[in-house]
Amino acid sequence: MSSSYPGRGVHGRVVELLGERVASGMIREGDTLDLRSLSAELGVSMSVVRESVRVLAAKGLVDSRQKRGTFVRPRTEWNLLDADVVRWRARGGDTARLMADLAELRALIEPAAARFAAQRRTENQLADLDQALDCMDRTRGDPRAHALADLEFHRCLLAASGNELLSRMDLLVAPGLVERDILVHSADPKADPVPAHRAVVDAVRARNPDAAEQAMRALLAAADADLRRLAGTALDPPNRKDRP
Amino acid sequence: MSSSYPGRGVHGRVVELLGERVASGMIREGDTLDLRSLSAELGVSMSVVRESVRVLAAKGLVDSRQKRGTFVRPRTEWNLLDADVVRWRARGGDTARLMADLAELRALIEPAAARFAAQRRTENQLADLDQALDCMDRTRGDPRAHALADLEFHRCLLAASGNELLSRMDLLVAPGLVERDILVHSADPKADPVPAHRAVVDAVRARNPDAAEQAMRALLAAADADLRRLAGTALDPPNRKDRP
DNA sequence: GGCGTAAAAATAATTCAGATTTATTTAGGC
DNA sequence: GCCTAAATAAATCTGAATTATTTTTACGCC
Repeated sequence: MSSSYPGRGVHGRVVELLGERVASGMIREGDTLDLRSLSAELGVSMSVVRESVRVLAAKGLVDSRQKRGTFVRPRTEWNLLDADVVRWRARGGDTARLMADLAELRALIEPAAARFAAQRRTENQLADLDQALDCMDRTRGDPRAHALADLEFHRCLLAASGNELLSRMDLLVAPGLVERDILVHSADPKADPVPAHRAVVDAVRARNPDAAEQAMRALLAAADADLRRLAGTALDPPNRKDRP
Repeated sequence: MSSSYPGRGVHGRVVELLGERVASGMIREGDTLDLRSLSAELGVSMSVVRESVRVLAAKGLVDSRQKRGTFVRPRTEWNLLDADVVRWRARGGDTARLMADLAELRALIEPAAARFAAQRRTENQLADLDQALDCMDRTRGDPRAHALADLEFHRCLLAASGNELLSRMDLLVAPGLVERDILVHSADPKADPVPAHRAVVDAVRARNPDAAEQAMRALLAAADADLRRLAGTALDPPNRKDRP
Protein backbone atom coordinates (compact mmCIF):
# COMPACT_ATOMS: atom_id res chain seq x y z
CA MET A 1 0.00 0.00 0.00
CA SER A 2 2.73 2.42 0.97
CA SER A 3 5.08 0.68 -1.40
CA SER A 4 6.82 2.27 -4.32
CA TYR A 5 5.81 -0.69 -6.46
CA PRO A 6 2.25 -0.79 -7.63
CA GLY A 7 0.64 -4.19 -7.50
CA ARG A 8 0.57 -4.42 -11.25
CA GLY A 9 3.60 -5.74 -13.01
CA VAL A 10 5.90 -8.69 -12.64
CA HIS A 11 8.84 -6.60 -11.53
CA GLY A 12 7.03 -5.36 -8.42
CA ARG A 13 6.23 -8.88 -7.30
CA VAL A 14 9.80 -10.04 -7.77
CA VAL A 15 11.13 -7.10 -5.74
CA GLU A 16 8.69 -7.87 -2.94
CA LEU A 17 9.60 -11.53 -2.94
CA LEU A 18 13.35 -10.99 -2.95
CA GLY A 19 13.07 -8.18 -0.40
CA GLU A 20 11.22 -10.44 1.98
CA ARG A 21 13.64 -13.29 1.48
CA VAL A 22 16.59 -11.09 2.34
CA ALA A 23 14.98 -9.10 5.16
CA SER A 24 13.63 -12.22 6.83
CA GLY A 25 17.06 -13.82 6.87
CA MET A 26 15.95 -16.62 4.56
CA ILE A 27 18.93 -15.55 2.48
CA ARG A 28 21.66 -14.74 4.97
CA GLU A 29 24.36 -12.07 5.03
CA GLY A 30 27.10 -12.87 2.58
CA ASP A 31 25.04 -15.44 0.70
CA THR A 32 25.08 -15.00 -3.05
CA LEU A 33 21.93 -14.86 -5.15
CA ASP A 34 22.22 -16.79 -8.36
CA LEU A 35 20.40 -14.57 -10.82
CA ARG A 36 20.09 -17.31 -13.38
CA SER A 37 18.46 -19.72 -10.95
CA LEU A 38 16.10 -17.00 -9.76
CA SER A 39 15.13 -16.28 -13.33
CA ALA A 40 14.29 -19.94 -13.83
CA GLU A 41 12.64 -20.42 -10.44
CA LEU A 42 10.34 -17.43 -10.80
CA GLY A 43 9.71 -17.89 -14.49
CA VAL A 44 10.81 -14.40 -15.44
CA SER A 45 13.52 -13.10 -17.71
CA MET A 46 16.92 -11.91 -16.62
CA SER A 47 15.91 -8.30 -17.27
CA VAL A 48 13.27 -8.47 -14.57
CA VAL A 49 15.62 -10.15 -12.13
CA ARG A 50 18.36 -7.63 -12.83
CA GLU A 51 16.07 -4.63 -12.38
CA SER A 52 14.73 -6.10 -9.15
CA VAL A 53 18.24 -6.69 -7.84
CA ARG A 54 19.06 -3.07 -8.67
CA VAL A 55 16.21 -1.95 -6.47
CA LEU A 56 17.42 -4.09 -3.57
CA ALA A 57 20.90 -2.67 -4.14
CA ALA A 58 19.45 0.86 -4.01
CA LYS A 59 18.13 0.04 -0.55
CA GLY A 60 21.48 -1.33 0.56
CA LEU A 61 20.32 -4.94 0.90
CA VAL A 62 22.57 -6.47 -1.74
CA ASP A 63 25.64 -5.64 -3.78
CA SER A 64 26.61 -6.87 -7.23
CA ARG A 65 30.24 -7.17 -8.13
CA GLN A 66 31.59 -8.61 -11.30
CA LYS A 67 33.06 -12.06 -10.99
CA ARG A 68 31.97 -12.39 -7.35
CA GLY A 69 28.25 -12.30 -7.97
CA THR A 70 25.31 -10.69 -6.19
CA PHE A 71 25.40 -11.14 -2.43
CA VAL A 72 23.54 -9.95 0.65
CA ARG A 73 25.27 -7.04 2.38
CA PRO A 74 25.72 -7.00 6.16
CA ARG A 75 22.69 -5.73 8.08
CA THR A 76 24.59 -2.68 9.22
CA GLU A 77 24.48 -1.35 5.68
CA TRP A 78 20.78 -1.85 5.02
CA ASN A 79 18.64 1.27 4.63
CA LEU A 80 16.53 0.49 7.69
CA LEU A 81 14.82 3.86 7.32
CA ASP A 82 13.28 2.78 4.03
CA ALA A 83 9.58 2.07 4.15
CA ASP A 84 9.87 -1.06 2.05
CA VAL A 85 12.67 -2.45 4.22
CA VAL A 86 10.56 -1.83 7.32
CA ARG A 87 7.65 -3.67 5.75
CA TRP A 88 9.79 -6.61 4.63
CA ARG A 89 11.28 -6.93 8.09
CA ALA A 90 7.84 -6.76 9.66
CA ARG A 91 6.64 -9.61 7.47
CA GLY A 92 9.86 -11.50 7.92
CA GLY A 93 9.44 -12.29 11.57
CA ASP A 94 11.70 -10.22 13.81
CA THR A 95 8.82 -7.94 14.72
CA ALA A 96 9.68 -7.84 18.41
CA ARG A 97 12.87 -5.84 18.05
CA LEU A 98 11.55 -3.83 15.11
CA MET A 99 8.45 -2.73 16.97
CA ALA A 100 10.45 -1.85 20.06
CA ASP A 101 12.82 0.28 18.00
CA LEU A 102 9.93 1.93 16.18
CA ALA A 103 8.19 2.73 19.44
CA GLU A 104 11.32 4.37 20.82
CA LEU A 105 11.64 6.45 17.71
CA ARG A 106 8.01 7.51 17.86
CA ALA A 107 8.42 8.56 21.47
CA LEU A 108 11.30 10.70 20.34
CA ILE A 109 9.90 12.13 17.13
CA GLU A 110 6.27 12.88 17.79
CA PRO A 111 6.48 15.04 20.93
CA ALA A 112 9.12 17.12 19.18
CA ALA A 113 6.95 17.35 16.08
CA ALA A 114 4.04 18.52 18.24
CA ARG A 115 6.28 21.20 19.76
CA PHE A 116 7.41 22.43 16.35
CA ALA A 117 3.85 22.34 15.06
CA ALA A 118 2.74 24.58 17.90
CA GLN A 119 5.41 27.06 16.91
CA ARG A 120 5.07 26.99 13.16
CA ARG A 121 1.73 25.59 12.06
CA THR A 122 -0.16 27.41 9.37
CA GLU A 123 -3.91 27.91 9.36
CA ASN A 124 -4.23 25.30 6.63
CA GLN A 125 -2.27 22.75 8.60
CA LEU A 126 -4.45 23.44 11.63
CA ALA A 127 -7.53 22.92 9.50
CA ASP A 128 -6.10 19.62 8.27
CA LEU A 129 -5.62 18.51 11.87
CA ASP A 130 -9.20 19.47 12.74
CA GLN A 131 -10.47 17.56 9.76
CA ALA A 132 -8.47 14.45 10.66
CA LEU A 133 -9.83 14.67 14.19
CA ASP A 134 -13.38 14.88 12.87
CA CYS A 135 -12.72 11.87 10.73
CA MET A 136 -11.47 9.90 13.74
CA ASP A 137 -14.62 10.89 15.58
CA ARG A 138 -16.91 9.85 12.76
CA THR A 139 -15.26 6.50 12.09
CA ARG A 140 -15.59 5.19 15.60
CA GLY A 141 -17.07 1.73 15.23
CA ASP A 142 -15.20 0.94 12.01
CA PRO A 143 -11.76 -0.25 13.17
CA ARG A 144 -10.17 -0.15 9.73
CA ALA A 145 -11.38 3.33 8.83
CA HIS A 146 -10.54 4.56 12.30
CA ALA A 147 -6.98 3.31 12.07
CA LEU A 148 -6.58 5.13 8.76
CA ALA A 149 -7.95 8.33 10.25
CA ASP A 150 -5.62 7.96 13.23
CA LEU A 151 -2.67 7.57 10.88
CA GLU A 152 -3.78 10.57 8.86
CA PHE A 153 -3.88 12.62 12.05
CA HIS A 154 -0.29 11.79 12.89
CA ARG A 155 0.73 12.49 9.32
CA CYS A 156 -0.85 15.93 9.49
CA LEU A 157 0.90 16.66 12.74
CA LEU A 158 4.29 15.70 11.35
CA ALA A 159 3.59 17.84 8.29
CA ALA A 160 2.71 20.78 10.51
CA SER A 161 6.13 20.51 12.16
CA GLY A 162 7.50 22.38 9.17
CA ASN A 163 10.42 19.99 8.89
CA GLU A 164 10.34 17.89 5.75
CA LEU A 165 12.59 15.19 7.17
CA LEU A 166 10.52 14.89 10.31
CA SER A 167 7.46 14.77 8.11
CA ARG A 168 8.75 11.74 6.24
CA MET A 169 9.04 9.80 9.48
CA ASP A 170 5.39 8.97 8.97
CA LEU A 171 6.66 5.86 7.26
CA LEU A 172 8.15 4.79 10.57
CA VAL A 173 5.25 5.65 12.85
CA ALA A 174 2.69 3.93 10.63
CA PRO A 175 3.48 0.26 11.34
CA GLY A 176 3.39 0.54 15.11
CA LEU A 177 0.28 2.65 14.98
CA VAL A 178 -1.83 0.31 12.92
CA GLU A 179 -0.76 -2.69 14.98
CA ARG A 180 -1.83 -0.89 18.12
CA ASP A 181 -5.13 0.28 16.63
CA ILE A 182 -6.11 -3.18 15.47
CA LEU A 183 -5.28 -4.75 18.80
CA VAL A 184 -6.84 -2.12 21.01
CA HIS A 185 -9.95 -1.58 18.97
CA SER A 186 -10.78 -5.24 18.64
CA ALA A 187 -10.41 -5.81 22.37
CA ASP A 188 -11.95 -2.62 23.71
CA PRO A 189 -14.31 -1.04 21.16
CA LYS A 190 -15.58 1.54 23.62
CA ALA A 191 -12.18 3.15 24.17
CA ASP A 192 -12.13 6.67 22.78
CA PRO A 193 -8.73 8.03 21.74
CA VAL A 194 -10.22 11.26 20.37
CA PRO A 195 -9.97 13.41 23.53
CA ALA A 196 -6.25 12.76 23.86
CA HIS A 197 -5.76 13.72 20.23
CA ARG A 198 -7.91 16.80 20.64
CA ALA A 199 -5.70 17.96 23.48
CA VAL A 200 -2.75 17.99 21.09
CA VAL A 201 -4.67 19.97 18.48
CA ASP A 202 -5.87 22.48 21.08
CA ALA A 203 -2.30 23.13 22.19
CA VAL A 204 -1.16 23.48 18.59
CA ARG A 205 -4.02 25.87 17.92
CA ALA A 206 -3.06 27.95 20.97
CA ARG A 207 0.56 27.95 19.80
CA ASN A 208 1.66 26.48 23.13
CA PRO A 209 4.74 24.32 22.48
CA ASP A 210 5.11 22.98 26.02
CA ALA A 211 1.49 21.92 26.19
CA ALA A 212 1.62 20.35 22.74
CA GLU A 213 4.69 18.30 23.57
CA GLN A 214 3.19 17.23 26.88
CA ALA A 215 -0.14 16.28 25.31
CA MET A 216 1.62 14.14 22.73
CA ARG A 217 3.67 12.41 25.41
CA ALA A 218 0.47 11.66 27.29
CA LEU A 219 -1.14 10.30 24.14
CA LEU A 220 1.76 7.98 23.44
CA ALA A 221 1.95 6.86 27.06
CA ALA A 222 -1.76 6.01 27.04
CA ALA A 223 -1.41 4.10 23.78
CA ASP A 224 1.55 2.22 25.18
CA ALA A 225 -0.37 1.41 28.36
CA ASP A 226 -3.28 0.05 26.31
CA LEU A 227 -0.91 -2.13 24.41
CA ARG A 228 0.79 -3.49 27.50
CA ARG A 229 -2.52 -4.15 29.19
CA LEU A 230 -3.68 -6.20 26.22
CA ALA A 231 -0.49 -7.85 25.08
CA GLY A 232 1.04 -8.41 28.45
CA THR A 233 4.65 -7.36 28.60
CA ALA A 234 5.31 -8.26 24.99
CA LEU A 235 6.52 -4.77 24.19
CA ASP A 236 8.71 -4.32 27.23
CA PRO A 237 12.12 -3.10 26.19
CA PRO A 238 14.18 -6.26 26.03
CA ASN A 239 17.60 -6.50 27.57
CA ARG A 240 19.78 -5.00 24.90
CA LYS A 241 23.20 -5.65 26.30
CA ASP A 242 25.69 -7.94 24.67
CA ARG A 243 24.65 -7.16 21.17
CA PRO A 244 27.57 -7.46 18.80
CA MET B 1 31.36 7.72 -0.94
CA SER B 2 28.37 6.77 1.14
CA SER B 3 26.51 5.88 -2.02
CA SER B 4 25.17 2.48 -2.87
CA TYR B 5 26.69 2.79 -6.33
CA PRO B 6 30.38 2.18 -6.65
CA GLY B 7 32.19 4.63 -8.85
CA ARG B 8 32.82 1.96 -11.43
CA GLY B 9 30.13 1.21 -13.93
CA VAL B 10 27.97 3.17 -16.31
CA HIS B 11 24.78 2.49 -14.41
CA GLY B 12 26.04 4.23 -11.27
CA ARG B 13 26.90 7.37 -13.16
CA VAL B 14 23.50 7.51 -14.85
CA VAL B 15 21.74 7.10 -11.50
CA GLU B 16 23.80 9.91 -10.00
CA LEU B 17 23.13 12.19 -12.93
CA LEU B 18 19.39 11.58 -13.05
CA GLY B 19 19.11 11.75 -9.27
CA GLU B 20 20.76 15.16 -9.23
CA ARG B 21 18.63 16.43 -12.07
CA VAL B 22 15.45 15.47 -10.28
CA ALA B 23 16.50 16.47 -6.76
CA SER B 24 17.79 19.83 -7.92
CA GLY B 25 14.51 20.64 -9.61
CA MET B 26 16.13 20.74 -13.03
CA ILE B 27 13.41 18.27 -13.93
CA ARG B 28 10.30 19.47 -12.15
CA GLU B 29 7.45 17.63 -10.47
CA GLY B 30 5.15 16.06 -12.99
CA ASP B 31 7.61 16.41 -15.84
CA THR B 32 8.09 13.26 -17.86
CA LEU B 33 11.49 11.79 -18.61
CA ASP B 34 11.79 10.55 -22.16
CA LEU B 35 13.80 7.37 -21.70
CA ARG B 36 14.63 7.16 -25.38
CA SER B 37 16.07 10.68 -25.48
CA LEU B 38 18.04 10.01 -22.32
CA SER B 39 19.46 6.88 -23.86
CA ALA B 40 20.61 8.89 -26.88
CA GLU B 41 21.81 11.90 -24.87
CA LEU B 42 23.92 9.85 -22.47
CA GLY B 43 25.08 7.36 -25.06
CA VAL B 44 23.89 4.32 -23.16
CA SER B 45 21.41 1.62 -23.96
CA MET B 46 17.81 1.46 -22.85
CA SER B 47 18.66 -1.28 -20.35
CA VAL B 48 20.92 1.03 -18.40
CA VAL B 49 18.39 3.84 -18.48
CA ARG B 50 15.62 1.52 -17.38
CA GLU B 51 17.61 0.11 -14.48
CA SER B 52 18.60 3.60 -13.39
CA VAL B 53 14.99 4.74 -13.50
CA ARG B 54 14.05 1.75 -11.37
CA VAL B 55 16.49 2.92 -8.72
CA LEU B 56 15.01 6.42 -8.72
CA ALA B 57 11.57 4.84 -8.48
CA ALA B 58 12.75 2.79 -5.50
CA LYS B 59 13.61 6.05 -3.77
CA GLY B 60 10.23 7.55 -4.61
CA LEU B 61 11.56 10.18 -6.99
CA VAL B 62 9.81 9.00 -10.13
CA ASP B 63 7.02 6.70 -11.21
CA SER B 64 6.65 4.76 -14.43
CA ARG B 65 3.19 4.00 -15.73
CA GLN B 66 2.40 2.40 -19.01
CA LYS B 67 1.15 4.72 -21.69
CA ARG B 68 1.76 7.82 -19.53
CA GLY B 69 5.50 7.53 -19.33
CA THR B 70 8.03 8.07 -16.54
CA PHE B 71 7.42 11.24 -14.55
CA VAL B 72 8.76 12.98 -11.44
CA ARG B 73 6.61 12.33 -8.38
CA PRO B 74 5.60 15.16 -6.06
CA ARG B 75 8.23 16.05 -3.47
CA THR B 76 5.97 14.86 -0.67
CA GLU B 77 6.50 11.29 -1.86
CA TRP B 78 10.29 11.35 -2.11
CA ASN B 79 12.26 9.21 0.34
CA LEU B 80 13.94 12.19 1.96
CA LEU B 81 15.46 9.87 4.56
CA ASP B 82 17.55 8.14 1.89
CA ALA B 83 21.25 8.95 1.96
CA ASP B 84 21.44 9.31 -1.81
CA VAL B 85 18.48 11.67 -1.91
CA VAL B 86 20.06 13.79 0.81
CA ARG B 87 23.28 13.97 -1.16
CA TRP B 88 21.54 14.83 -4.42
CA ARG B 89 19.59 17.58 -2.71
CA ALA B 90 22.74 18.93 -1.10
CA ARG B 91 24.44 19.14 -4.49
CA GLY B 92 21.32 20.47 -6.13
CA GLY B 93 21.24 23.81 -4.41
CA ASP B 94 18.55 24.04 -1.72
CA THR B 95 21.10 23.48 1.01
CA ALA B 96 19.69 26.18 3.27
CA ARG B 97 16.47 24.42 4.10
CA LEU B 98 18.07 20.98 4.01
CA MET B 99 20.80 21.93 6.48
CA ALA B 100 18.29 23.58 8.79
CA ASP B 101 16.10 20.48 8.78
CA LEU B 102 19.11 18.24 9.32
CA ALA B 103 20.31 20.35 12.25
CA GLU B 104 16.90 20.14 13.89
CA LEU B 105 16.89 16.41 13.51
CA ARG B 106 20.38 16.09 14.93
CA ALA B 107 19.38 18.16 17.94
CA LEU B 108 16.54 15.73 18.44
CA ILE B 109 18.31 12.45 17.75
CA GLU B 110 21.74 12.73 19.26
CA PRO B 111 20.93 13.73 22.85
CA ALA B 112 18.43 10.88 22.96
CA ALA B 113 21.01 8.51 21.52
CA ALA B 114 23.48 9.61 24.19
CA ARG B 115 20.87 8.90 26.86
CA PHE B 116 20.17 5.43 25.50
CA ALA B 117 23.88 4.75 25.14
CA ALA B 118 24.41 5.56 28.82
CA GLN B 119 21.73 3.03 29.69
CA ARG B 120 22.61 0.25 27.31
CA ARG B 121 26.16 0.52 26.07
CA THR B 122 28.31 -2.57 26.04
CA GLU B 123 31.99 -2.62 26.96
CA ASN B 124 32.87 -3.04 23.31
CA GLN B 125 30.82 -0.03 22.31
CA LEU B 126 32.49 2.00 25.05
CA ALA B 127 35.88 0.91 23.76
CA ASP B 128 34.87 1.98 20.25
CA LEU B 129 33.94 5.41 21.59
CA ASP B 130 37.28 5.73 23.38
CA GLN B 131 39.10 4.75 20.25
CA ALA B 132 37.20 7.29 18.13
CA LEU B 133 38.01 9.93 20.71
CA ASP B 134 41.69 9.05 20.57
CA CYS B 135 41.56 9.28 16.81
CA MET B 136 40.02 12.76 17.00
CA ASP B 137 42.78 13.75 19.37
CA ARG B 138 45.53 12.41 17.16
CA THR B 139 44.22 13.91 13.93
CA ARG B 140 44.13 17.47 15.20
CA GLY B 141 45.88 19.46 12.50
CA ASP B 142 44.56 17.40 9.62
CA PRO B 143 41.07 18.82 8.91
CA ARG B 144 39.99 16.00 6.61
CA ALA B 145 41.09 13.17 8.89
CA HIS B 146 39.68 14.99 11.88
CA ALA B 147 36.28 15.38 10.26
CA LEU B 148 36.23 11.65 9.52
CA ALA B 149 37.17 10.84 13.11
CA ASP B 150 34.46 13.19 14.36
CA LEU B 151 31.93 11.45 12.15
CA GLU B 152 33.10 8.06 13.34
CA PHE B 153 32.61 9.19 16.93
CA HIS B 154 29.00 10.12 16.31
CA ARG B 155 28.45 6.86 14.46
CA CYS B 156 29.76 4.91 17.43
CA LEU B 157 27.50 6.82 19.77
CA LEU B 158 24.42 6.12 17.65
CA ALA B 159 25.43 2.46 17.49
CA ALA B 160 25.77 2.35 21.28
CA SER B 161 22.18 3.55 21.59
CA GLY B 162 21.14 -0.02 20.96
CA ASN B 163 18.44 1.08 18.53
CA GLU B 164 19.12 0.04 14.95
CA LEU B 165 16.87 2.69 13.44
CA LEU B 166 18.49 5.42 15.48
CA SER B 167 21.84 4.02 14.45
CA ARG B 168 21.05 4.44 10.78
CA MET B 169 20.42 8.15 11.28
CA ASP B 170 24.16 8.55 10.85
CA LEU B 171 23.37 9.14 7.21
CA LEU B 172 21.50 12.24 8.27
CA VAL B 173 23.98 13.63 10.77
CA ALA B 174 26.93 13.21 8.44
CA PRO B 175 26.29 16.04 5.95
CA GLY B 176 25.81 18.76 8.54
CA LEU B 177 28.76 17.53 10.53
CA VAL B 178 31.30 17.59 7.74
CA GLU B 179 30.13 21.02 6.60
CA ARG B 180 30.62 22.34 10.10
CA ASP B 181 33.99 20.70 10.54
CA ILE B 182 35.38 22.07 7.31
CA LEU B 183 34.19 25.58 8.08
CA VAL B 184 35.23 25.69 11.71
CA HIS B 185 38.54 24.00 11.31
CA SER B 186 39.68 26.13 8.41
CA ALA B 187 38.82 29.33 10.26
CA ASP B 188 39.91 28.40 13.76
CA PRO B 189 42.51 25.60 13.74
CA LYS B 190 43.22 25.94 17.44
CA ALA B 191 39.66 25.13 18.52
CA ASP B 192 39.58 21.79 20.31
CA PRO B 193 36.28 19.89 20.20
CA VAL B 194 37.71 16.87 22.03
CA PRO B 195 36.87 17.90 25.62
CA ALA B 196 33.19 18.32 24.78
CA HIS B 197 33.19 14.88 23.18
CA ARG B 198 35.04 13.38 26.11
CA ALA B 199 32.35 14.67 28.45
CA VAL B 200 29.81 12.59 26.55
CA VAL B 201 31.94 9.48 26.72
CA ASP B 202 32.56 9.95 30.43
CA ALA B 203 28.84 10.15 31.11
CA VAL B 204 28.23 7.07 28.96
CA ARG B 205 30.99 5.24 30.80
CA ALA B 206 29.44 6.17 34.15
CA ARG B 207 26.03 5.03 32.89
CA ASN B 208 24.57 8.41 33.69
CA PRO B 209 21.77 9.09 31.17
CA ASP B 210 20.98 12.64 32.30
CA ALA B 211 24.62 13.70 32.14
CA ALA B 212 25.09 12.05 28.76
CA GLU B 213 22.08 13.77 27.25
CA GLN B 214 23.15 17.09 28.72
CA ALA B 215 26.72 16.74 27.51
CA MET B 216 25.52 16.01 24.01
CA ARG B 217 23.22 19.01 24.06
CA ALA B 218 26.15 21.16 25.12
CA LEU B 219 28.29 19.73 22.35
CA LEU B 220 25.68 20.49 19.71
CA ALA B 221 25.06 23.95 21.10
CA ALA B 222 28.76 24.74 20.98
CA ALA B 223 29.03 23.45 17.42
CA ASP B 224 26.03 25.52 16.43
CA ALA B 225 27.52 28.59 18.08
CA ASP B 226 30.78 28.10 16.19
CA LEU B 227 28.87 27.88 12.97
CA ARG B 228 26.85 30.99 13.64
CA ARG B 229 29.89 32.94 14.66
CA LEU B 230 31.62 32.05 11.41
CA ALA B 231 28.76 32.01 8.94
CA GLY B 232 26.77 34.85 10.45
CA THR B 233 23.14 33.98 10.90
CA ALA B 234 23.07 31.76 7.85
CA LEU B 235 21.74 28.84 9.82
CA ASP B 236 19.13 30.76 11.75
CA PRO B 237 15.82 28.94 11.52
CA PRO B 238 14.07 30.71 8.68
CA ASN B 239 10.50 31.84 8.93
CA ARG B 240 8.66 28.71 8.00
CA LYS B 241 5.12 29.93 7.91
CA ASP B 242 3.09 30.08 4.75
CA ARG B 243 4.58 26.98 3.27
CA PRO B 244 2.06 25.29 1.01
C1' DG C 1 -28.35 17.06 -31.07
C1' DG C 2 -26.26 15.83 -26.69
C1' DC C 3 -24.66 12.15 -23.77
C1' DG C 4 -22.91 8.04 -21.95
C1' DT C 5 -21.11 3.50 -23.03
C1' DA C 6 -18.40 0.25 -25.52
C1' DA C 7 -15.16 -1.12 -28.93
C1' DA C 8 -10.75 0.08 -31.35
C1' DA C 9 -6.38 2.37 -31.99
C1' DA C 10 -2.28 4.37 -30.30
C1' DT C 11 1.40 4.57 -27.14
C1' DA C 12 5.00 3.82 -23.91
C1' DA C 13 6.44 0.90 -20.60
C1' DT C 14 7.23 -4.02 -19.89
C1' DT C 15 9.12 -8.29 -20.83
C1' DC C 16 11.84 -11.30 -23.33
C1' DA C 17 15.93 -13.72 -25.74
C1' DG C 18 20.57 -13.93 -26.80
C1' DA C 19 24.97 -11.95 -28.10
C1' DT C 20 28.87 -9.10 -26.74
C1' DT C 21 31.75 -6.63 -23.57
C1' DT C 22 34.09 -5.70 -19.34
C1' DA C 23 36.19 -6.29 -14.94
C1' DT C 24 37.98 -9.27 -11.44
C1' DT C 25 39.62 -13.32 -9.46
C1' DT C 26 42.37 -17.43 -9.74
C1' DA C 27 45.82 -20.10 -11.62
C1' DG C 28 49.81 -20.69 -14.04
C1' DG C 29 54.33 -19.19 -16.03
C1' DC C 30 58.55 -16.39 -16.04
C1' DG D 1 57.61 -12.65 -6.02
C1' DC D 2 55.73 -10.49 -9.99
C1' DC D 3 53.55 -10.67 -14.23
C1' DT D 4 50.41 -12.89 -17.62
C1' DA D 5 46.45 -15.61 -19.18
C1' DA D 6 42.21 -18.11 -18.61
C1' DA D 7 37.81 -18.47 -16.41
C1' DT D 8 33.81 -16.38 -14.75
C1' DA D 9 29.75 -13.68 -13.78
C1' DA D 10 28.01 -9.33 -14.03
C1' DA D 11 27.37 -5.38 -17.19
C1' DT D 12 25.88 -3.75 -21.40
C1' DC D 13 23.73 -3.78 -25.80
C1' DT D 14 20.34 -4.88 -29.48
C1' DG D 15 15.88 -5.35 -31.18
C1' DA D 16 11.69 -7.61 -31.21
C1' DA D 17 7.24 -9.08 -28.93
C1' DT D 18 3.98 -8.23 -25.24
C1' DT D 19 1.04 -5.86 -22.09
C1' DA D 20 -1.61 -2.38 -19.94
C1' DT D 21 -3.60 2.06 -20.14
C1' DT D 22 -5.13 6.18 -22.24
C1' DT D 23 -7.30 8.34 -25.93
C1' DT D 24 -10.12 8.19 -29.66
C1' DT D 25 -13.78 6.66 -32.28
C1' DA D 26 -18.16 4.69 -33.09
C1' DC D 27 -22.50 3.31 -31.75
C1' DG D 28 -26.90 3.41 -29.45
C1' DC D 29 -29.92 5.70 -26.19
C1' DC D 30 -32.44 9.57 -24.12
